[in-house]
Amino acid sequence: MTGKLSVERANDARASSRDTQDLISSIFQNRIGYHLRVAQEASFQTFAKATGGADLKPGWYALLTVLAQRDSMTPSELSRICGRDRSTLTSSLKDLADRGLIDRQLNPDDQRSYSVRLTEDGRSMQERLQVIADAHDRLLEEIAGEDKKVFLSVLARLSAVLS
Amino acid sequence: MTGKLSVERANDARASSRDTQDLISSIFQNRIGYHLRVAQEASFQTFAKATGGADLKPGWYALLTVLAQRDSMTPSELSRICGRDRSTLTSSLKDLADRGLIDRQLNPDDQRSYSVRLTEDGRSMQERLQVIADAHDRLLEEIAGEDKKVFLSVLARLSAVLS
DNA sequence: ATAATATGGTTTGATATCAAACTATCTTGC
DNA sequence: GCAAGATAGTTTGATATCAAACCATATTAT
Repeated sequence: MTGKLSVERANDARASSRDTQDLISSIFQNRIGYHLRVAQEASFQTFAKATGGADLKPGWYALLTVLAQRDSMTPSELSRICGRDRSTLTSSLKDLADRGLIDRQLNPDDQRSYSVRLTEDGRSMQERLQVIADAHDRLLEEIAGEDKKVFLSVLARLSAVLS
Repeated sequence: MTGKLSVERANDARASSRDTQDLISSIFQNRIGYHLRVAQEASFQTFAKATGGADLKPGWYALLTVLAQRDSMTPSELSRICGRDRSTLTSSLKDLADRGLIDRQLNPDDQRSYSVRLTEDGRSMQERLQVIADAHDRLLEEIAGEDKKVFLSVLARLSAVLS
C-alpha cells in the first residue's frame, strides 16, 4: 500500500491538471446542477470583484436598485423582493445607513416599522453600480451570444418549477 | 408624507405579490446574472432538501463521489477537484470521518500529508446520494427539455471565460 | 549541508446566509 | 375594550465559504 500510494502520488504530481480535468468531467460531464453551480459562482465572483474595486459589497446593488424604483419601502418588502431573509437585511441596511446611502424614518402609523429611502449619495452610488452591473451583464450576453434567449428561458423555467 | 405612505402601504398589502413581480421583472427582466443566481439557488435548495431528508449535508455528495472514483486522494487534491478552498475541507473531512464514511491514514512518504479513502459505509452512502443526485438531475433535464444541450454549452462557456 | 523557499493541512477571522427565538407593537374576535 | 393571535424588525445560533496567517515538513539552490 505504501509503495503503491507513493507511486500514485508521483503520477499525480506530474499529471495532476490533466487527471483532474478527466476526473471532473467523467463524473460531472453531463450534470446540469454542477455546471449551474460553477457558472453562477464564476459570474458572482466576477461581479463581486468589479464592485469590490469600488469598495462596495455585492449584495448592495440589488438593494439600492430596488430602492431606486420607489420613494420608500420597508425592510420586509425589500426582503421579499430581493429574495433574502428579513434577518439578513438588518446588517446590510445598517451598513448602507452608516455609509449615508439610505435614510430610515419611523413610520408614524406603525411603531414597529420604518421606511427606507435612497439618499442623494445612495442614488449616485446606485448609478455607479448600475454601470458595473450593465457591463457585467453585457459580458454575460456576449458569452451567451445567440443562445441568450434559450438560456434565459431555461433559467426562468428552473426557477419557476423549483422555487 | 404620512398619509401618502399609509395609502401606499395599504395598496402594497393588497397587491403586494403583483407589485413585487412587476418590480422585479421591470428591473431584472433581462439580466442573465440575476436569473442565473435565482435558478442556482433554487436548484441547490431542492437538492439540499432531498439529501437533508437522509440526514446528509449537501457538500458531502461531491466529496464522496469524487472519492468513489479513486483508491485514495489527499485533501488538497480533493479541494482542487471539488473547487473548494482547502480550509473548507478540514471540517467536512472531520465530519465524514466521525460518521465513519472515510478513512484517513498518514502518508509515510510525507509527514505533512494524509490520504483519504472511502469506507464500506462511505461507499454505500455515496450510492444512496447518487440516487438522489440522479433524480435531481433528471428533474433538471426534464425542465430543460430539448434546450438541455444549448443550456449546458452556455454554462460551460460562462465558467470557462469567467473563471 | 544548510539556509531559503515551497507545500500540506489547520486555525482564525471575516462575510453571507437561513431559521428560530424574541420584543414590541398592531389587529382581531368576542 | 381586552385577551389572543399576527406582524415588523432584531438577535442569536448554525452553516458554508474564502483568504490569510500559521506550523510542520519537504524541496531547492547554492
